[in-house]
Amino acid sequence: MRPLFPVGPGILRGAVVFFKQRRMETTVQLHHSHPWDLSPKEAIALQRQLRAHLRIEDDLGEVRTVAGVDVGFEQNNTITRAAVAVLDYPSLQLRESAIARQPTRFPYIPGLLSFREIPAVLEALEQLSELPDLLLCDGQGIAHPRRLGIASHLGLLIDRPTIGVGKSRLIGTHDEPGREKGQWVPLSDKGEVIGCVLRTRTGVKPLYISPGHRMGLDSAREWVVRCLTRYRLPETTRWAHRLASG
DNA sequence: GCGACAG
DNA sequence: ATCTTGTCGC
Repeated sequence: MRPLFPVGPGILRGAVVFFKQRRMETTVQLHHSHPWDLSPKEAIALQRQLRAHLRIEDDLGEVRTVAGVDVGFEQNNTITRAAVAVLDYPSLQLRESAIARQPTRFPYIPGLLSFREIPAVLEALEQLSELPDLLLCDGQGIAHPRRLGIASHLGLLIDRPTIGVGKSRLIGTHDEPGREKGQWVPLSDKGEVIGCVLRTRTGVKPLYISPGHRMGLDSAREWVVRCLTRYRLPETTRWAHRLASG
């Protein structure tokens, strides 16, 4: 049944259509016009359905471009600003970027972050000449209560390999990773490993890495390491953050 | 009921 | 996330 989300001219059209279909299947009756105008309850129901389509195994072709996604807010959170930075791999040099602004239409609720940030991210992605081969997202992948963090949700919508790179923990338990760069420990929840806690630079607070979509646990960590240079955050995220701020 | 809680 | 300068430490 693959691909679930055909990406054609108008790069993300398939993804948006899919979302609308899921929403209609998930809810009894709605009178909203915007596809992302969901209630928290509906959002949770949608996550439970989408989760079944996740593939947490490596499914990447040759990686020539790696992107970082960053979202920020302006005007007292009324405006959502998304930035995407596409880097060439393995040079990690900026290749292309895009920024999109939209009125914020969903509150920040732990566990439902994707519903607040993804709409703007999709608009930014549509401005790219082509989708990147791999995307690193701020936040969690499957290290989520329903195993559908923002990285997983986005990966599913655009049918691309994604990795969740969180600066703090949402769920899961773990030991303290070694102090040296590259050291890591597994992140577990309810008896299953859902990611890892990785020291991306000696002596700094570790990052929470988890597969988003089309990506295995070990690969997720390895790809993040490959995108690191001398800072705590991978170059992808640093570029996206830089472009979004100024 | 209480505490935790990505960005 | 955002409000914000200097400052402590490797």
